[in-house]
Amino acid sequence: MRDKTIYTLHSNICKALANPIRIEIIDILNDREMSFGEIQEITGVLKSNLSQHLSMMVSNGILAQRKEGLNMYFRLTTEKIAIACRMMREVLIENLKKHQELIKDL
Amino acid sequence: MRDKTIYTLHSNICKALANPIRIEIIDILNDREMSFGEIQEITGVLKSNLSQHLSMMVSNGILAQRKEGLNMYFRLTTEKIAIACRMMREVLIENLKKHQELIKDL
DNA sequence: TTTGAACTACTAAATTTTTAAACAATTGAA
DNA sequence: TTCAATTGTTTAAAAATTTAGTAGTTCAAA
Repeated sequence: MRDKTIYTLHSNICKALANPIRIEIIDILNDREMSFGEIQEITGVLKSNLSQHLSMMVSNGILAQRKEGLNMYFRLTTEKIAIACRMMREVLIENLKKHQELIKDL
Repeated sequence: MRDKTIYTLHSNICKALANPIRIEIIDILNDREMSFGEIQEITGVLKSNLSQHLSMMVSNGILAQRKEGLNMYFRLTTEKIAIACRMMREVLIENLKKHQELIKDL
C-alpha cells in the first residue's frame, strides 16, 4: 500500500478549520492582526479554551504569534488559509441554496 | 453575542476534509469519477468504513453519487473542494519547508 | 509584590472513527 | 422463477480523539 503520511499531515491542516470557534477566529483575523484579548472579547470564548484553540492553530502553522508587552498578537501565516476558507464558505452557500430550492419545490 | 450558526455550518464543510481517509478520497476523485470498488481498492479501507466516509461527504455536499447496475460512482460536486484542498496542501508544504530549515540550522 | 494577560495540566463530556455482523439491492445462471 | 454471487449500506458497540471547563502557573509591567 502507498504511504499515507502525506494524507495525515494534510488532514491535520484541515482540522485546524474544522471547528466553529476556529472558523470564527480565521474570519476575524482575515484582514488584520489581533490581540488575544480582542479575539476573546469578540468570540466570547473562555480564556483557557481560546488559548488551546490558538496554540493548536499556531502549531499547525495556520497562525503566527507575536508578543508585545503583556499582550500576545495573532495573525494568519498566509493568505492561502483565507482563500481555502472562502472556497469552503462558497460550497456551503451553494449547498444551502440547493437545499432551499428542494424545499420550495414541495 | 452575534449569531454563530454560520460558523457551525461552515465548520461542518471543513470537517469533511479533516480526516486522512477523506483527504485521500478527494485526492483520488480530483480529476475523475470513480466507483466504490475502485476507491476501496486504492485506499484499502474496510468497506463499511469507506461507505460511512463517503456517505458523510455526500450529505455534506462534497461528493455526488450515481448508481449504475451494481456499482456506485462518486465524484466531487464542485471544483472548489479541490481548490480548497490544494491551498491546504500548499500550506502544509510551506510548513514542512520551514521546519526543515529550522532543523538544518542546528 | 501585586496585577493583568495568557498559558498549561488535568478531567469529564461529547464527538468521531473503526470494526464486525446483519441487511438490502441488483444481476445472472440454473 | 428462484437461488446465489456481488456490491454496497446500516447498525451497534468499542476505541480513539476532541472539546470545554476548572484550577493553578508563568511572566512582564507597574
